[in-house]
Amino acid sequence: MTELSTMKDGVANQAEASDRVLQILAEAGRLFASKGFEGTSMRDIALACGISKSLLYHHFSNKDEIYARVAVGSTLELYLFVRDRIPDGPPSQKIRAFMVATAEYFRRYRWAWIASTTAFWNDPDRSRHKERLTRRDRFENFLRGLIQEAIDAGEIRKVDVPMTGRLILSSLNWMHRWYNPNKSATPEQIAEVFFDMIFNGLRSGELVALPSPEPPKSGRRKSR
Amino acid sequence: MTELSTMKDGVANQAEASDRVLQILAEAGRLFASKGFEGTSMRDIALACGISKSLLYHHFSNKDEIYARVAVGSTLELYLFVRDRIPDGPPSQKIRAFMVATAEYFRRYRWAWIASTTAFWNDPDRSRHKERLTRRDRFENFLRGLIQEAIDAGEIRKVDVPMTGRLILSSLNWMHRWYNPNKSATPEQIAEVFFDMIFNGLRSGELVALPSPEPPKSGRRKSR
DNA sequence: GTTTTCACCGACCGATCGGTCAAGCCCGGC
DNA sequence: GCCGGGCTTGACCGATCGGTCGGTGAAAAC
Repeated sequence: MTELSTMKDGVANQAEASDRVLQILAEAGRLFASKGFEGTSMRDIALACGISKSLLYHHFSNKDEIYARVAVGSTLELYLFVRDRIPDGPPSQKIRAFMVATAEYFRRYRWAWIASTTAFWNDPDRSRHKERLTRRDRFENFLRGLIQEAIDAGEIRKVDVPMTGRLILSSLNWMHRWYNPNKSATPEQIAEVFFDMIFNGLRSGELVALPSPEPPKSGRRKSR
Repeated sequence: MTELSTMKDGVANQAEASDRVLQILAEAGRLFASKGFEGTSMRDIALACGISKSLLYHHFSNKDEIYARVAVGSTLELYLFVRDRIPDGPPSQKIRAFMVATAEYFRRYRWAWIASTTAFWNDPDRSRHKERLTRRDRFENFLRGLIQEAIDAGEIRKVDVPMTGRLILSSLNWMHRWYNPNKSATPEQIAEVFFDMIFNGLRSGELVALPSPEPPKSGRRKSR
């Protein structure tokens, strides 16, 4: 099993890569993340690395390959990374561990993560990302499995499983838009807070047993 | 007060604009949303509109202005749009209305919304978006005010207000990444579901504290 | 009837894009 | 000595970028 062996400078899973290649991947990831795929030129990457543009083509066949290495490196092992951090125990705690582990992955490979998640959606040629999509589905299905498990165990109420998964992933995936590594808490701590809010709810303690998924008063709707 | 008067083809707040300008804004918004700002050329926009590239420069001074009109149109009135849909009543219901109204705005101006939220983050020159940032802050502060109100009213527990706001906005802002207008429920319905999950929590209903006459269900009891 | 205005277009500009190529540079093995 | 091969380079390519220009034709204004 792949052991997530070589992780350096935030570039994951680039086992047999030379230092120069790792440098290129790190700089390219940072640039893709901040300026987007189309907004980043090969000259930008070369300049950031302090090398000539030609050298990029010595190590990579084209721009797409650089992006692919960056993106694949960031999502390749996310599923394995998270799965290996799910402890035995109550399903709700597995969900909590899922969120914390995902946040940890985000913290470690932040630039590559952002690059792959942002560039992907602006790319009209989605077929290029098929492998990435497959992994993403596996990751999301894994979470849905945990949620179903928690429902079956009676730990959480009978909510819509895909929607619950989307809510949880939203809280994690949107982090890169506001997370400031200098100011905020760690991503892991943030994930803990979000888990608490989603699992226990915001409502103050007096809760009655309420199996109905509907909000209390559906009335009042100001039309204008 | 601005009345959100002219909204056509999903292009908001373009009052005195001609049909052609509205067409350009609509097509540009759609293209920016799907291919990003850098990935969309002026030729692309002209082709999508069935006009010459020169005509774009007759109606707009440059590419940035087209983007600005698209982005400003989508966020200009978000705050007012949502504020006007907050009913009187319990603060928790105000938060619910906030989420539903934001979702409605997303549904109406989907392309412009996506274009402005995605292109913005890939733009190294953030100063261009200062006005947009100001509005975004006002919008977020408005939500935080509602949350604080709900805490003061005892409706929700003493959570971290900024973090709670981020969780709520995450659930709404991430929607454009997975929402499929042909398959899923309406954004408003999704917002209702998310509100229910966040407000009531996922945990199956057990009494916590409070002098409730009901006998606690035997068995499983989780602290926290 | 003439002039002004305005939506609109094709041709074109310099700059930059992704990508190529032939030729060094450097260094260990002979 | 000098020879090969991996790392590195600058000059260069065709295509496309955002943007400009002079002009056209028809309606509005005079």
